[in-house]
Amino acid sequence: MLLSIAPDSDTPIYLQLRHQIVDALVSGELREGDQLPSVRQLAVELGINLHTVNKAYKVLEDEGYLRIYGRRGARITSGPTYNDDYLQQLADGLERLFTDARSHGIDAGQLRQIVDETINKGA
Amino acid sequence: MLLSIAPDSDTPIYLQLRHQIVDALVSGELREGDQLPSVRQLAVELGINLHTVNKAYKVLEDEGYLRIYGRRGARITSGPTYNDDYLQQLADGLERLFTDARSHGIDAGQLRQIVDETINKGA
DNA sequence: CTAGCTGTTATAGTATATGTATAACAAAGG
DNA sequence: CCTTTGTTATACATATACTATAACAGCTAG
Repeated sequence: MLLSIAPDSDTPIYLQLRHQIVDALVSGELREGDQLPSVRQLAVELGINLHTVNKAYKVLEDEGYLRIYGRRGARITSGPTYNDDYLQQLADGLERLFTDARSHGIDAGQLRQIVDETINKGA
Repeated sequence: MLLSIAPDSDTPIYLQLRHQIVDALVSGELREGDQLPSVRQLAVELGINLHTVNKAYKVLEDEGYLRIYGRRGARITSGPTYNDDYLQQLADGLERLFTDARSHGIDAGQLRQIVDETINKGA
Protein backbone atom coordinates (compact mmCIF):
# COMPACT_ATOMS: atom_id res chain seq x y z
CA MET A 1 0.00 0.00 0.00
CA LEU A 2 1.84 3.04 -1.30
CA LEU A 3 0.47 6.40 -0.26
CA SER A 4 1.68 9.75 -1.51
CA ILE A 5 0.81 13.37 -0.94
CA ALA A 6 0.49 16.34 -3.28
CA PRO A 7 0.97 19.31 -0.95
CA ASP A 8 -0.01 21.86 -3.64
CA SER A 9 -3.26 20.14 -4.57
CA ASP A 10 -6.55 21.90 -3.93
CA THR A 11 -7.75 18.63 -2.39
CA PRO A 12 -7.08 18.55 1.39
CA ILE A 13 -4.42 16.06 2.46
CA TYR A 14 -6.80 14.04 4.62
CA LEU A 15 -9.09 13.60 1.60
CA GLN A 16 -6.19 12.64 -0.64
CA LEU A 17 -5.43 9.86 1.84
CA ARG A 18 -9.10 8.88 2.02
CA HIS A 19 -9.33 8.69 -1.77
CA GLN A 20 -6.16 6.62 -2.16
CA ILE A 21 -7.29 4.13 0.46
CA VAL A 22 -10.70 3.74 -1.21
CA ASP A 23 -8.90 3.33 -4.56
CA ALA A 24 -6.76 0.59 -3.04
CA LEU A 25 -9.90 -1.08 -1.69
CA VAL A 26 -11.61 -1.09 -5.07
CA SER A 27 -8.50 -2.31 -6.90
CA GLY A 28 -8.11 -5.15 -4.42
CA GLU A 29 -4.79 -3.90 -3.12
CA LEU A 30 -6.47 -3.64 0.29
CA ARG A 31 -8.86 -6.31 1.55
CA GLU A 32 -11.15 -6.91 4.50
CA GLY A 33 -9.19 -7.52 7.66
CA ASP A 34 -6.03 -5.74 6.49
CA GLN A 35 -4.28 -3.71 9.12
CA LEU A 36 -3.53 -0.03 8.56
CA PRO A 37 -0.31 1.60 9.76
CA SER A 38 -0.49 3.61 12.98
CA VAL A 39 -1.31 7.28 12.62
CA ARG A 40 2.14 8.26 13.89
CA GLN A 41 4.01 5.91 11.61
CA LEU A 42 2.09 7.00 8.52
CA ALA A 43 2.45 10.66 9.49
CA VAL A 44 6.23 10.30 9.71
CA GLU A 45 6.38 8.40 6.41
CA LEU A 46 4.44 11.12 4.62
CA GLY A 47 6.03 14.04 6.46
CA ILE A 48 2.71 15.29 7.78
CA ASN A 49 1.05 15.70 11.16
CA LEU A 50 -0.50 12.77 12.98
CA HIS A 51 -3.79 14.65 13.31
CA THR A 52 -4.13 14.82 9.55
CA VAL A 53 -3.79 11.05 9.29
CA ASN A 54 -6.16 10.64 12.22
CA LYS A 55 -8.77 12.73 10.43
CA ALA A 56 -8.47 10.60 7.29
CA TYR A 57 -8.97 7.45 9.37
CA LYS A 58 -11.99 8.93 11.14
CA VAL A 59 -13.58 9.91 7.83
CA LEU A 60 -13.04 6.39 6.54
CA GLU A 61 -14.50 4.92 9.72
CA ASP A 62 -17.47 7.28 9.42
CA GLU A 63 -18.07 6.11 5.86
CA GLY A 64 -17.86 2.48 6.90
CA TYR A 65 -14.57 1.50 5.24
CA LEU A 66 -12.73 0.52 8.40
CA ARG A 67 -13.05 -0.02 12.11
CA ILE A 68 -10.72 1.56 14.62
CA TYR A 69 -9.98 -0.73 17.59
CA GLY A 70 -8.43 1.88 19.84
CA ARG A 71 -4.81 1.03 20.57
CA ARG A 72 -5.02 -2.30 18.75
CA GLY A 73 -4.94 -0.61 15.35
CA ALA A 74 -7.45 -0.11 12.54
CA ARG A 75 -8.66 -2.79 10.13
CA ILE A 76 -10.42 -2.67 6.79
CA THR A 77 -14.06 -3.84 6.94
CA SER A 78 -16.20 -5.37 4.21
CA GLY A 79 -17.01 -1.83 3.12
CA PRO A 80 -20.17 0.25 3.01
CA THR A 81 -23.24 -0.70 1.01
CA TYR A 82 -25.31 1.80 -0.88
CA ASN A 83 -28.56 3.24 0.44
CA ASP A 84 -31.00 5.86 -0.78
CA ASP A 85 -28.96 8.72 0.62
CA TYR A 86 -25.85 7.57 -1.15
CA LEU A 87 -27.65 6.98 -4.44
CA GLN A 88 -29.03 10.50 -4.27
CA GLN A 89 -25.58 11.90 -3.58
CA LEU A 90 -24.19 9.95 -6.54
CA ALA A 91 -26.97 11.17 -8.83
CA ASP A 92 -26.43 14.76 -7.71
CA GLY A 93 -22.70 14.52 -8.39
CA LEU A 94 -23.29 13.06 -11.84
CA GLU A 95 -25.91 15.67 -12.67
CA ARG A 96 -23.52 18.50 -11.80
CA LEU A 97 -20.75 17.03 -13.97
CA PHE A 98 -23.12 16.34 -16.86
CA THR A 99 -24.70 19.80 -16.85
CA ASP A 100 -21.28 21.41 -16.84
CA ALA A 101 -20.22 19.14 -19.69
CA ARG A 102 -23.24 20.19 -21.74
CA SER A 103 -22.46 23.83 -21.08
CA HIS A 104 -19.05 23.13 -22.62
CA GLY A 105 -20.64 21.88 -25.81
CA ILE A 106 -20.39 18.16 -25.09
CA ASP A 107 -23.48 16.32 -26.33
CA ALA A 108 -25.10 13.18 -24.94
CA GLY A 109 -23.21 10.90 -27.34
CA GLN A 110 -19.77 12.23 -26.46
CA LEU A 111 -20.71 12.12 -22.81
CA ARG A 112 -21.69 8.47 -23.01
CA GLN A 113 -18.41 7.67 -24.71
CA ILE A 114 -16.36 9.45 -22.03
CA VAL A 115 -18.40 7.72 -19.33
CA ASP A 116 -17.87 4.30 -20.91
CA GLU A 117 -14.13 4.84 -21.19
CA THR A 118 -13.96 5.85 -17.56
CA ILE A 119 -16.10 2.95 -16.36
CA ASN A 120 -14.02 0.47 -18.34
CA LYS A 121 -10.75 1.91 -17.08
CA GLY A 122 -11.88 1.17 -13.52
CA ALA A 123 -13.05 -2.32 -14.40
CA MET B 1 -34.46 33.60 -14.22
CA LEU B 2 -35.31 32.61 -10.66
CA LEU B 3 -32.40 32.26 -8.30
CA SER B 4 -32.63 30.94 -4.77
CA ILE B 5 -30.22 30.35 -1.93
CA ALA B 6 -29.88 27.52 0.58
CA PRO B 7 -28.01 29.18 3.46
CA ASP B 8 -27.43 25.88 5.30
CA SER B 9 -25.99 24.05 2.32
CA ASP B 10 -22.39 22.88 2.43
CA THR B 11 -22.00 24.45 -1.02
CA PRO B 12 -20.85 28.10 -0.79
CA ILE B 13 -23.45 30.66 -1.83
CA TYR B 14 -21.37 32.00 -4.71
CA LEU B 15 -21.10 28.47 -6.11
CA GLN B 16 -24.83 27.87 -5.71
CA LEU B 17 -25.39 30.96 -7.85
CA ARG B 18 -22.78 29.82 -10.37
CA HIS B 19 -24.43 26.40 -10.63
CA GLN B 20 -27.94 27.79 -11.06
CA ILE B 21 -26.83 30.16 -13.80
CA VAL B 22 -25.06 27.36 -15.66
CA ASP B 23 -28.19 25.21 -15.23
CA ALA B 24 -30.29 28.01 -16.73
CA LEU B 25 -27.85 28.27 -19.61
CA VAL B 26 -28.06 24.56 -20.40
CA SER B 27 -31.85 24.48 -20.08
CA GLY B 28 -32.15 27.44 -22.44
CA GLU B 29 -33.67 29.70 -19.82
CA LEU B 30 -30.66 31.97 -20.36
CA ARG B 31 -29.24 32.66 -23.81
CA GLU B 32 -26.29 34.44 -25.37
CA GLY B 33 -26.62 38.20 -25.02
CA ASP B 34 -28.96 38.09 -22.03
CA GLN B 35 -28.30 40.72 -19.44
CA LEU B 36 -27.69 39.76 -15.82
CA PRO B 37 -29.02 41.80 -12.91
CA SER B 38 -26.58 44.15 -11.21
CA VAL B 39 -24.66 42.74 -8.28
CA ARG B 40 -26.40 45.12 -5.90
CA GLN B 41 -29.88 44.37 -7.17
CA LEU B 42 -29.39 40.60 -7.04
CA ALA B 43 -27.79 40.86 -3.61
CA VAL B 44 -30.84 42.69 -2.28
CA GLU B 45 -33.23 40.21 -3.90
CA LEU B 46 -31.44 37.26 -2.33
CA GLY B 47 -30.72 38.93 0.98
CA ILE B 48 -26.96 38.46 0.65
CA ASN B 49 -23.93 40.69 0.30
CA LEU B 50 -22.99 42.27 -3.02
CA HIS B 51 -19.48 40.83 -2.79
CA THR B 52 -20.88 37.32 -2.79
CA VAL B 53 -22.77 38.00 -6.02
CA ASN B 54 -19.70 39.69 -7.45
CA LYS B 55 -17.63 36.61 -6.74
CA ALA B 56 -20.15 34.38 -8.51
CA TYR B 57 -20.04 36.66 -11.57
CA LYS B 58 -16.25 36.67 -11.59
CA VAL B 59 -16.12 32.89 -11.42
CA LEU B 60 -18.55 32.70 -14.34
CA GLU B 61 -16.50 35.23 -16.31
CA ASP B 62 -13.36 33.25 -15.52
CA GLU B 63 -14.99 30.08 -16.85
CA GLY B 64 -16.13 31.86 -20.00
CA TYR B 65 -19.88 31.95 -19.39
CA LEU B 66 -20.26 35.71 -19.43
CA ARG B 67 -18.49 38.98 -20.05
CA ILE B 68 -18.55 41.84 -17.59
CA TYR B 69 -18.65 45.24 -19.33
CA GLY B 70 -17.82 47.33 -16.30
CA ARG B 71 -20.71 49.63 -15.43
CA ARG B 72 -22.65 48.64 -18.53
CA GLY B 73 -23.64 45.34 -16.98
CA ALA B 74 -22.76 41.69 -17.66
CA ARG B 75 -24.00 39.61 -20.57
CA ILE B 76 -24.13 35.90 -21.26
CA THR B 77 -21.63 34.78 -23.92
CA SER B 78 -21.82 31.80 -26.28
CA GLY B 79 -20.31 29.76 -23.45
CA PRO B 80 -17.01 27.93 -23.04
CA THR B 81 -15.89 25.11 -25.31
CA TYR B 82 -14.12 22.07 -24.02
CA ASN B 83 -10.38 21.61 -24.22
CA ASP B 84 -7.93 18.99 -22.99
CA ASP B 85 -7.75 20.47 -19.51
CA TYR B 86 -11.51 20.43 -19.12
CA LEU B 87 -11.83 16.90 -20.47
CA GLN B 88 -9.22 15.74 -17.98
CA GLN B 89 -11.08 17.47 -15.17
CA LEU B 90 -14.32 15.83 -16.25
CA ALA B 91 -12.69 12.41 -16.45
CA ASP B 92 -11.16 12.87 -13.00
CA GLY B 93 -14.52 13.83 -11.52
CA LEU B 94 -16.21 10.84 -13.09
CA GLU B 95 -13.46 8.48 -11.98
CA ARG B 96 -13.79 9.64 -8.38
CA LEU B 97 -17.59 9.14 -8.41
CA PHE B 98 -17.30 5.75 -10.09
CA THR B 99 -14.63 4.41 -7.77
CA ASP B 100 -16.67 5.46 -4.75
CA ALA B 101 -19.74 3.82 -6.29
CA ARG B 102 -17.84 0.55 -6.73
CA SER B 103 -16.67 0.68 -3.15
CA HIS B 104 -20.36 0.84 -2.21
CA GLY B 105 -21.06 -2.39 -4.04
CA ILE B 106 -22.46 -0.86 -7.22
CA ASP B 107 -21.34 -2.83 -10.28
CA ALA B 108 -20.72 -1.58 -13.82
CA GLY B 109 -24.24 -2.48 -14.96
CA GLN B 110 -26.02 -0.60 -12.21
CA LEU B 111 -23.66 2.32 -12.74
CA ARG B 112 -24.47 2.50 -16.45
CA GLN B 113 -28.17 2.49 -15.63
CA ILE B 114 -27.84 5.34 -13.12
CA VAL B 115 -25.69 7.28 -15.59
CA ASP B 116 -28.23 6.80 -18.39
CA GLU B 117 -31.10 7.95 -16.20
CA THR B 118 -29.15 11.05 -15.23
CA ILE B 119 -28.09 11.85 -18.80
CA ASN B 120 -31.66 11.45 -20.03
CA LYS B 121 -33.05 13.60 -17.25
CA GLY B 122 -30.87 16.45 -18.45
CA ALA B 123 -31.74 15.91 -22.09
C1' DC C 1 8.35 -4.25 35.81
C1' DT C 2 10.12 -1.10 32.52
C1' DA C 3 10.23 1.06 28.21
C1' DG C 4 8.27 2.12 24.07
C1' DC C 5 4.49 2.53 21.04
C1' DT C 6 -0.35 3.08 20.69
C1' DG C 7 -4.94 6.04 20.13
C1' DT C 8 -7.01 9.82 22.15
C1' DT C 9 -7.61 14.36 23.81
C1' DA C 10 -6.50 19.12 24.61
C1' DT C 11 -4.57 23.48 23.50
C1' DA C 12 -2.59 26.71 20.50
C1' DG C 13 -1.08 28.78 16.41
C1' DT C 14 -1.12 29.89 11.33
C1' DA C 15 -3.26 30.19 6.93
C1' DT C 16 -7.01 30.21 3.86
C1' DA C 17 -11.96 30.39 2.50
C1' DT C 18 -16.44 32.25 3.06
C1' DG C 19 -19.58 35.79 4.03
C1' DT C 20 -20.87 40.16 5.86
C1' DA C 21 -20.54 45.27 6.65
C1' DT C 22 -19.23 49.70 5.38
C1' DA C 23 -17.16 53.14 2.75
C1' DA C 24 -15.36 55.54 -1.07
C1' DC C 25 -14.38 56.37 -5.97
C1' DA C 26 -15.16 57.10 -10.93
C1' DA C 27 -18.05 56.31 -14.81
C1' DA C 28 -22.41 55.71 -17.17
C1' DG C 29 -27.08 57.38 -18.01
C1' DG C 30 -31.39 59.70 -17.39
C1' DC D 1 -27.30 66.92 -11.15
C1' DC D 2 -28.47 62.71 -9.29
C1' DT D 3 -28.86 57.87 -9.15
C1' DT D 4 -26.99 53.58 -10.22
C1' DT D 5 -23.24 51.10 -11.63
C1' DG D 6 -18.73 48.16 -11.02
C1' DT D 7 -14.70 48.30 -8.50
C1' DT D 8 -11.69 48.57 -4.67
C1' DA D 9 -10.37 48.75 0.12
C1' DT D 10 -10.73 47.68 4.94
C1' DA D 11 -12.45 45.22 8.67
C1' DC D 12 -14.66 41.58 11.12
C1' DA D 13 -16.49 36.88 12.13
C1' DT D 14 -16.58 32.13 11.36
C1' DA D 15 -15.16 27.71 9.55
C1' DT D 16 -11.79 24.62 7.62
C1' DA D 17 -7.18 22.76 7.08
C1' DC D 18 -2.83 21.80 8.89
C1' DT D 19 0.73 21.94 12.12
C1' DA D 20 2.98 21.78 16.83
C1' DT D 21 3.28 20.22 21.32
C1' DA D 22 1.91 17.99 25.33
C1' DA D 23 -0.23 14.78 28.28
C1' DC D 24 -2.75 10.56 29.48
C1' DA D 25 -3.81 5.67 29.60
C1' DG D 26 -3.51 1.14 27.66
C1' DC D 27 -1.09 -2.42 25.23
C1' DT D 28 3.02 -5.21 24.43
C1' DA D 29 7.66 -6.63 23.94
C1' DG D 30 11.92 -6.97 26.33
